[in-house]
Amino acid sequence: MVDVKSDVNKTTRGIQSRNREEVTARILAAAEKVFAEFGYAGASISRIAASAGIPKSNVVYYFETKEALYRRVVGEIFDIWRAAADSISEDNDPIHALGEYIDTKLDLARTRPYGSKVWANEIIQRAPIVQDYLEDELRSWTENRIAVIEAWIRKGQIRPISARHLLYAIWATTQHYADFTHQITTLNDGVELTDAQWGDTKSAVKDLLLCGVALPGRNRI
Amino acid sequence: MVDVKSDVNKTTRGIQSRNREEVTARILAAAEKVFAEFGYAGASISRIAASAGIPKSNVVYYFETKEALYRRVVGEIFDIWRAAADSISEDNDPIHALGEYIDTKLDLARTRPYGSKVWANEIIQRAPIVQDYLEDELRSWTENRIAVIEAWIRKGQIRPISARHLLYAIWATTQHYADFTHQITTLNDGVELTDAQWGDTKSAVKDLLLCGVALPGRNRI
DNA sequence: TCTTTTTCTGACCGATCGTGCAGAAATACC
DNA sequence: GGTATTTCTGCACGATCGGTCAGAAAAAGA
Repeated sequence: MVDVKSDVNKTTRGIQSRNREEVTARILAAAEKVFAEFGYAGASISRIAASAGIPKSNVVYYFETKEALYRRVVGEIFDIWRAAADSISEDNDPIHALGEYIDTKLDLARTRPYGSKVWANEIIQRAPIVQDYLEDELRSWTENRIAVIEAWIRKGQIRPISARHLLYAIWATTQHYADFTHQITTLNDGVELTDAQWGDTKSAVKDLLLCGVALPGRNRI
Repeated sequence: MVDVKSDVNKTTRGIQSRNREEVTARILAAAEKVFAEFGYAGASISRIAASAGIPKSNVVYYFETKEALYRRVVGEIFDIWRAAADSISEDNDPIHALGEYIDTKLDLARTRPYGSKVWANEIIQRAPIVQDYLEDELRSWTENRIAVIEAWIRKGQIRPISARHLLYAIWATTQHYADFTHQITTLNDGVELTDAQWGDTKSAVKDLLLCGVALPGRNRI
């Protein structure tokens, strides 16, 4: 993903390369938003360009095709989500690790809602563009996380729940607060959730989901 | 929604009216599928028509505009979901009622996945077409269900969880199995869930979600 | 300074979109 | 039978789409 030809770079990087990164980042941010709000088919290159404040041809210059730009957007959120699950490791305390994972994913739901929506749209439409991500990376990544949870179960650290469905439930609930933001806002009298309400959300989601995970008799989460 | 001019209908209904209903139903079914798979912008009338096996002009004849057809599709799934929550009533046993609600919504996730996807797409894109549904019907409907759950809490029948976030969690998890079918199938080695796996899903979702609802010391769900 | 490379942009192409419309075909009514 | 109404369909329209391309503008390299 990173530029390769930065061999003789001392301190200066040149006006061109700096501006290239700036423009590229602005296009990616605009594309993430427009793809989320209009779907792949409804997001026209000219609308993305207008949102980024540059001519349509310039977007094509940097990303060649609409599909290539789209893949970059989807890849970004995929990488971010993957990193968010670093806490799910066999050596960590299960309840604490899962709680951290839920917290991080809810933070991402608030800070990067557009990326989540793009992913949701892509999966709903049966991943016509990024099916290789699912088969090459998501599948093995998921199996690894399931193995960790099942190790916790074997060691008697959590209740013997279905690791796979627990993962799905965490994904579903956390991403719901990103993908269905508009519905949640409407049901909140049309105003966005406050900091305090996001705090309540974190507590409520962890309380609901982790109660079924923790061993009976343990302290509340 | 129902035809009004059926005044002198004895037994026969005429070839025209019967065929009108048949064609209308076939268009609606095709539209639900195409809107789900391509999004509102990506779903062209000609594709819907081809999927229904009739000319494009005939679709326009029955539904006037693409937007009107879309509203009919969204309205159908909205009504179905609303009826699925009939069990959430103050007189019913909470755990049993919520379990029934989860079961019914998971059944709908399996039998009507396209409708769920259309709804998800619409909300992700901030309800440009059906915002009035959200404000006029969904809002009051949701408040009523929250009131029932809070009544259960006041009577000491369930733990004092957040009724609103419990509802959101149920929506998120159940609809996840419809909207993200393709991801779940890919993670299931590319084959659709079997009857047994759907049964496991129901048990796992109810186990995870209702454990946080049931009073401590109660029997397992 | 002059050349080369990178960056940027407007004009344009063929395809597809939603929709309007005239008229054919089928059915209903008397 | 004939007339009226409903149902159906091919065609045409303006608009917008993704993408190409020639060439201007800017920066880099010498």
